[in-house]
Amino acid sequence: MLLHNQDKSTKANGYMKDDLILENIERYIHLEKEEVNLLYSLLTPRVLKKKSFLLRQGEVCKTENFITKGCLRMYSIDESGFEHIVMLGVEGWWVSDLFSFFTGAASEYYIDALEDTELLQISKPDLERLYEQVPKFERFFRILLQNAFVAQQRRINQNLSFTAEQRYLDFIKTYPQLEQRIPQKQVAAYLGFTPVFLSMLRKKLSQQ
Amino acid sequence: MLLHNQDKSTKANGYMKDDLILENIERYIHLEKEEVNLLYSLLTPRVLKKKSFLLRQGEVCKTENFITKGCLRMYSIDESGFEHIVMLGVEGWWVSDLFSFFTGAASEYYIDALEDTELLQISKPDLERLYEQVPKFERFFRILLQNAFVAQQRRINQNLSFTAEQRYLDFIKTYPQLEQRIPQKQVAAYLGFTPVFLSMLRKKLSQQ
DNA sequence: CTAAAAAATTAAACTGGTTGAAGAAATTAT
DNA sequence: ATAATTTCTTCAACCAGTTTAATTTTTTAG
Repeated sequence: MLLHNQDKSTKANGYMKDDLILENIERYIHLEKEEVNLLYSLLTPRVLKKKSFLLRQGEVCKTENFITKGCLRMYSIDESGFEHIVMLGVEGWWVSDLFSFFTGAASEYYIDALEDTELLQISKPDLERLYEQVPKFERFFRILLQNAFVAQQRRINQNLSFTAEQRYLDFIKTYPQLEQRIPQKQVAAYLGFTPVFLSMLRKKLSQQ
Repeated sequence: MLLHNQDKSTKANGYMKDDLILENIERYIHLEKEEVNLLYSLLTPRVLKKKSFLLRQGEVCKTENFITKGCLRMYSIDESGFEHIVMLGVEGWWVSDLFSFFTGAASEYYIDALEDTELLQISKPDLERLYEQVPKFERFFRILLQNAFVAQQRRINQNLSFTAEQRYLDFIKTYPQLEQRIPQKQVAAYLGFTPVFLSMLRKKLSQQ
């Protein structure tokens, strides 16, 4: 589901937030001081108010986005106007439409904020500069993609082999904090059934 | 769905098969002669008879597998004994359980051959050796994973927002050759409904 | 603090896709 | 070729999850 393991995202001194991205990167590759400086010089901070859009269908996704605070969803809207969440992310996760980002094609998706959110953004030219100057970052993003790929594969398998009830139970077990933070209708839009059905499910589960 | 774009996979002289992997790699990175030799020295050819297994649930996936001929499926078996296909691959595609491969954990999946199949395999230590000696391969596999990630995301979105009929129509449009090669029940196991329902669907579609 | 909007609940009718069972067709093995 | 096995089709009963709509609860904005 998400692009990265979640993590304690605050610290007594309040500085942690800035270090979150570094902490995540340094799990997989070691960076020298100048490399860190280069990285920071290529990242642009951005604040996104709840309900505002980072990307709309038809636009090109110009950045990869690392969440330092808050929560984003990437979703599509079907023929009947229903929303389906393809990707959810909180602090420590990368969210963007990689297809649009890499090919320059118009996106099929919307990305908006479910909470007031803070991001670090990197553009495609800057990312390519980063790959050239510090090839280790190829490794980092390869590993990130590996993890994301595996997480998606797990979701595909569960969508194929689990009932709605099993998927919901797995969701609250796997992402207990997230279930508290986002509205139920978003959980339903992620799991692939209606909010009405989720409400019935919860009632049934609370009874026995 | 699949790890790579399909491609003309045969050639008059019959030599093409050996070059298929090189052709695919050189779409994204350029290799010197010695680098090609190193690559080939780390790849092990393997032949797999139809219906035989490359991986079983509970085993560790020891190799990444590039298909030079034939067709593989990776699938799970649910509580009720039904098979669900998480991944399909033909010539030119990589198929393996990346989670098990990278973490060394027992796999939840089976991989077997839907046709007599020929592979090129690389083990984890050899892949790491390759990354060390030719860092460009980090780039190649990052790009491969990007494409695979995007393809999976598309599948997730379609599973959420399309009806069974729409998914089937998209499948035969996107993978027309594959629909001819594999039994209908495998198509159903990939799309997420029963063979009986697929049969009904096809009848209905052929009538109007 | 209050009004308005959004989200959640409930219930009943409904439908897309499943189940089980039986026969026909195609594929595989000898 | 022939038998055995696997796959595909057909049909009818069935069920997991949807739909619509009305009511309540929670959240948001001023």
